[in-house]
Amino acid sequence: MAAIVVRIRRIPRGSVQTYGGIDPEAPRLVGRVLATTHQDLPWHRVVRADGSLSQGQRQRELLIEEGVPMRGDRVDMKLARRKHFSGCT
DNA sequence: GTGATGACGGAAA
DNA sequence: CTTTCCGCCATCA
Repeated sequence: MAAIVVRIRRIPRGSVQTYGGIDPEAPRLVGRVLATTHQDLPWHRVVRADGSLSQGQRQRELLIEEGVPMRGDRVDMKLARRKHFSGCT
C-alpha cells in the first residue's frame, strides 16, 4: 500500500490521475488510502476514471487552481493526464 | 469463519 | 448521453 501513497505523491501539479490509473488492481484501496492516510497527499489530483470528481466542489476548485483542464463538472482526462496541454480552462 | 461496505471500473442495456 | 450490475481488495461488525 505504501506504493499507492508514493504514486499519489508523484502526480505532477496541474495534472490528475485516476484511482485505476494508480492501482488498476485495487482502485478501492486507493480510495481507502486517501480516506485513512493523514499525510499531506495531493488527494484532489485523484479523480474517477471518467473524469468525474469524488469530493465535490471542494476538489473542483483546487484542480482549477492548479490549471487542470476541466470540461463542465468533470476533468478533461485527455488533457489532464499529461503535464503540458494546449488548452486553458 | 461469513457478510457488508467503500474517495472505483468496465460492460451492457 | 444515463442507469444497472458484477468484480475488485482490505477493513469492520
